[in-house]
Amino acid sequence: MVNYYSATLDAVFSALGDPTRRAILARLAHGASRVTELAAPHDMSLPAISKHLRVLETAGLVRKEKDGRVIRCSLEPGPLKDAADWIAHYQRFWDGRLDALADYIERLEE
Amino acid sequence: MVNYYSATLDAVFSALGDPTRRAILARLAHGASRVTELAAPHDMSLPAISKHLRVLETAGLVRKEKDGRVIRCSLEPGPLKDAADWIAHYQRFWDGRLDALADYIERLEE
DNA sequence: ATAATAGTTAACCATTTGGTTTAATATTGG
DNA sequence: CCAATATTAAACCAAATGGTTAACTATTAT
Repeated sequence: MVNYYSATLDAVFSALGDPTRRAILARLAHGASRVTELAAPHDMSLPAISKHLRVLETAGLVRKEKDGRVIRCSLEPGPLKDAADWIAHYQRFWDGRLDALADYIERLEE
Repeated sequence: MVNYYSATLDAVFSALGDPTRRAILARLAHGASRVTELAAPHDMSLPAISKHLRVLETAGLVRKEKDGRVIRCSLEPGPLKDAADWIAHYQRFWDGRLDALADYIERLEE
């Protein structure tokens, strides 16, 4: 059995599969933010947001820093790059560079 | 509540969150393949693979064409591009182009 | 000291997910 | 016609997911 397993990609792509979590990341792209602020736009309880944040944190997409009773959340882009890199392997399928596709296939055969 | 919802991104990222499905896509990048062929490398029953294929198909990542009793599956790259485009919004966070970040923030303020 | 604020934890629930096995449906070959 | 092949469908199961409310912890303010 071929092993394409990557716990990182599992966690990152799964985390991105939820609209609330993508919205949180979009919000964090504007700058770090506390939990309550992140929760505000969502029609959802605070514990629910807390859970989403843990999912993002586990995936390495968000870092939390405790400052007094406030927790400051910030975007951690590394895993997003991993995801982008994975997808980039397929870019040749949509960007019309069929020469690159040919190169790729050729290299595979060797 | 801000609406960042995208059913497409939900489906695509969720689909990519499973290693078996990523492996299937990687296999399809080498060319179209029938279901049994796709199942072969995996230590998993055929119905399980069939389900994974439906997930991929629902996400628009795989197309199935029935040819006799064989079903030919092929890679459908469109949704991958959607996913890549979404992630690309965050590229400025890891590629060191902080000028682009400044531009982006500025445009947001307007 | 007490109350308010920020956030998490715990317990619970319904639904989804990812797998199984067994049965069914087409299609092809002898 | 009958058997084999390719695949899906159905029924089932355990675990994970995404949400809730209520209770708890820690910190700040009065």
